[in-house]
Amino acid sequence: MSDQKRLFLVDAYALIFRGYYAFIKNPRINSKGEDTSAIMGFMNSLLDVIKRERPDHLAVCFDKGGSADRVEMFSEYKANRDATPEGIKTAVPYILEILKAMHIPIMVKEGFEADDVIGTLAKKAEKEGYKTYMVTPDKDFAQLVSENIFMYRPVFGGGYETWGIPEVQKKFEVTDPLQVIDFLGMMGDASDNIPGLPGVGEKTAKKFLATYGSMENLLANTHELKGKMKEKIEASKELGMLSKKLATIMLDVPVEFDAKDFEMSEPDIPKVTEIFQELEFRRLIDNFVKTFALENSAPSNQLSETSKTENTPKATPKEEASAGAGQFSLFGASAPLSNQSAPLSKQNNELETEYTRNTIATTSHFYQSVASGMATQLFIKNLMSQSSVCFDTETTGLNPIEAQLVGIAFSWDIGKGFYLPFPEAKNEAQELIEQLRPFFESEQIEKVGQNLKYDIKVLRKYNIKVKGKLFDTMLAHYLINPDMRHNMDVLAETYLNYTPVSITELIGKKGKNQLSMRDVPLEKQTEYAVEDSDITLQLKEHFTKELGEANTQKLFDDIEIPLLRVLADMELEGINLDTEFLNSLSEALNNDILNLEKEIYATAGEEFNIASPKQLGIVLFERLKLVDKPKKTKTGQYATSEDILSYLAKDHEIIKHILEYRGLAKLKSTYVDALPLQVEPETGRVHTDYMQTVAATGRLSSNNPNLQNIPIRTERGRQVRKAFIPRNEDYVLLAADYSQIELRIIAALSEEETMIEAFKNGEDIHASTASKVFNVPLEEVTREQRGNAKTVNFGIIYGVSAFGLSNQTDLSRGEAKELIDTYYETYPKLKAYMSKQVDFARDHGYVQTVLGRRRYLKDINSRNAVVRGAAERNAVNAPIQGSAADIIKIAMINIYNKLEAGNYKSKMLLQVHDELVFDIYKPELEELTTLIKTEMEGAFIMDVPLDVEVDTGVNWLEAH
DNA sequence: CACATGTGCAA
DNA sequence: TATTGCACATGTG
Repeated sequence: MSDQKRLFLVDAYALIFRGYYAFIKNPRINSKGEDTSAIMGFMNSLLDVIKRERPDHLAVCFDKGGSADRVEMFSEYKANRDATPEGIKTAVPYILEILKAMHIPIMVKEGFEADDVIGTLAKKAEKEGYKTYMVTPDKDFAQLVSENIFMYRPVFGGGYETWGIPEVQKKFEVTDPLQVIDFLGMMGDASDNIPGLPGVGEKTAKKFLATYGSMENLLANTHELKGKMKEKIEASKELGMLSKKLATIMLDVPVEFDAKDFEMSEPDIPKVTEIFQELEFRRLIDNFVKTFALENSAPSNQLSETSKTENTPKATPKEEASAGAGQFSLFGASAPLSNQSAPLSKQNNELETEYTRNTIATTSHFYQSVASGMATQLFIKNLMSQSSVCFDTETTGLNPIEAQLVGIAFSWDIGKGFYLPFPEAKNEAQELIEQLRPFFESEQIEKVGQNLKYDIKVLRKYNIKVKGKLFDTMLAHYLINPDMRHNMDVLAETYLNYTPVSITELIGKKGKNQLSMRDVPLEKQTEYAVEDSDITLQLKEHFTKELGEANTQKLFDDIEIPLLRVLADMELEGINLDTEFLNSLSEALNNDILNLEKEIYATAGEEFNIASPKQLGIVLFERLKLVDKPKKTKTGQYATSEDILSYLAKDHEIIKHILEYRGLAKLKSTYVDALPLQVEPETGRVHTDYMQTVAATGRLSSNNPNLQNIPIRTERGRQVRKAFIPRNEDYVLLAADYSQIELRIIAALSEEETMIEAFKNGEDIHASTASKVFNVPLEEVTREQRGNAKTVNFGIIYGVSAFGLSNQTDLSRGEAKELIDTYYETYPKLKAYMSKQVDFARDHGYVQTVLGRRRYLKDINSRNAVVRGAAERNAVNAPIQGSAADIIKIAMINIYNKLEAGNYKSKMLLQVHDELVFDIYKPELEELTTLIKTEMEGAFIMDVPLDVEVDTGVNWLEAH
């Protein structure tokens, strides 16, 4: 370790952007509605650097006014950047204020980028004998690295890595860091809009550097290149040199390095605390105070000469939670053991002496494997004495139907937990799980978990039914904020400020050499599995409070948790698929596709890939020149979507063929050929996976395969439905659909009598609407009028504009506007209701469904009209779509319970938003038809009756 | 092999 | 410049 003086130069905007985007899926919004993600992200990084390195010289560098020189060289420099996000613009003044209060020097130079300022300062400091660390994730800085200049890069997931000369050499495959400039010049940089050489990406650039060493040398030797590459690069020599210049960090910015300007001094702690308080950064205050309170006791220099990646979690809640708990006692003093019959101390001793070798205990937590028959019995005894236990199954894969148990982690006391490994032999595993049956089937013990549907499905395969109260942290968070993501890693980072061991770290990336959990050493399994259940338990404490605050406890207890069991059963049940039928369908489609292909190639005069939008666009609009001014997509390609091609279809036979080709190819690849591959060998059926926490409105979604988008609108497409068949000839499929549920909901919620009356009278609502808005008697409504009325009826639910409506119909903009205006005159309360929703959202920041399911709309007061408009449409749509989702969920739970209680053989199989599909045992048909219709229609009572259409058939198509 | 893009299926 | 989703083929590096 040298005592050379050290200077840290922080690239402010790079860290601010990085911080902002790190939170992009779960932005930090404080109670005033401000997005503080960027400030939080930046401050976390800065404090981290200070805490780790205790720098005595440090400055934070900002851009100002961009790089005048580069824009002069290349007018499009950074021109394709999106506007700086609102959340970043508002963050900068705060950050400046905080830095001032922290007494941290700030560097800016008008007309220069932070890169250039940092580069210049680093070189000057080097001359004065300083070691400089450039704190930035931006790889462009690698060009500046020297013996005394390093990059100090934040790593995703926490920690930093230092790049010196050896790291840069390795990373970029260069001998001299200066060659990084050539590298960037060759491959270009999309974010800075540096063009680079055409066709040259990372791989090619590295190859060129290895052979030619520099841009200049490459351009001087292009005769050695071959083919397309040669042509393209020879034509772009100027572009290459320009790109290199743009990528070069300038070292002649008019700034001076005077060491005393960069000295850090004691921060104004009260002032900083005050700002953090205003921003509602509670955890950051602790972190900040700790960082500076420890200043004097911390070692002064932590950087080693060689680079290393550290991944040490920051202060974790575990440390706090388990402080004082006995490190090597099996059960913490606080564990509720009152039901324990045997003396506690005796048990501890037995377990401790025999099994400490499988104990993973650090200063902060205590995780243990339970690895013998004796230990297991004692362990289970304790398990049974708990009132609430978190568990997490580890299995050989993600598919619960074929997955085998590798182990189960349990925890009931924060900071501690136990891991029960499972033997590989099936009968032995079954023996072990039998010992746990009393626990899982106990009605008294609450079970806590993250995504319990998975664990329940796995255990069901071992013939274990999980009973008792459930708490699923994923579902809890879904209700707390449905727009966010809910996987455990994100939740741990957001709520516990802790990054758990990632599964990838344990078993590798999926694909090539991914390990099975079974191959992971027991110690690692234990640490990973118990950490997850420990974290889940901690999250439960957080969410229990928040559920109460958000008033969604009832929704959680009465809807989402019961539904979880229903879905687990439906998924395990699966549905029978007639694969032979699909195979014959596939052959027929293939025939037609080949014929269309021939015709299209003949008309086009060449063969090309019709399924490639890129190639198709070029054939249609460059070769055949079908249109004067073809529309382009946002990336500059020709748009060839259905709505655009349809306009051209009447004039060009080839377009008709292309549209038909597209339709058939889609059908074949997405459904007819894909579905048979999804049949589980084990059951011979198709098992979709319902996602309960994906759709922001409260709907379910369906996965692997998606059974919620099986075609129905076209004759050819709807054939696919014939492949969904009953279990056997003793069964029929029954489909039960809510008729117009969303319109009924909006009618009821808005109290729009005209529409309510129409529903009460059992009218055809679209015809009824047409009759009113076009002012004709009901029986004289034309097909076209009804069609337009139907489009508006649906559009209203989504917040359609005149523009949107005219796009969807044959109406002009003017006609569309008139239709919408008349519509609102016909149904005035509908409009009032919509405005009321928007106002509510503005006042409260959220909207809610009939059951109180919330959706937060942070953009509802945005100054950006486009963004705000989208939020306003959500304010109208979310309560409607969400209430419909609530209602069918109630129906599902009630029907499931009745089917269970009545011991029916019939099963609920699928949910498609407003439809339920059942496999009905024929003798039960009559009884269940009534039961299903009654339960669905009675799931939620409003001023508008719900109407359910029930039909049966030998396949799904016939059941409609 | 991973990712972005364009397209299109459902309610 | 209409809501919520999922998945396919292509193209790229």
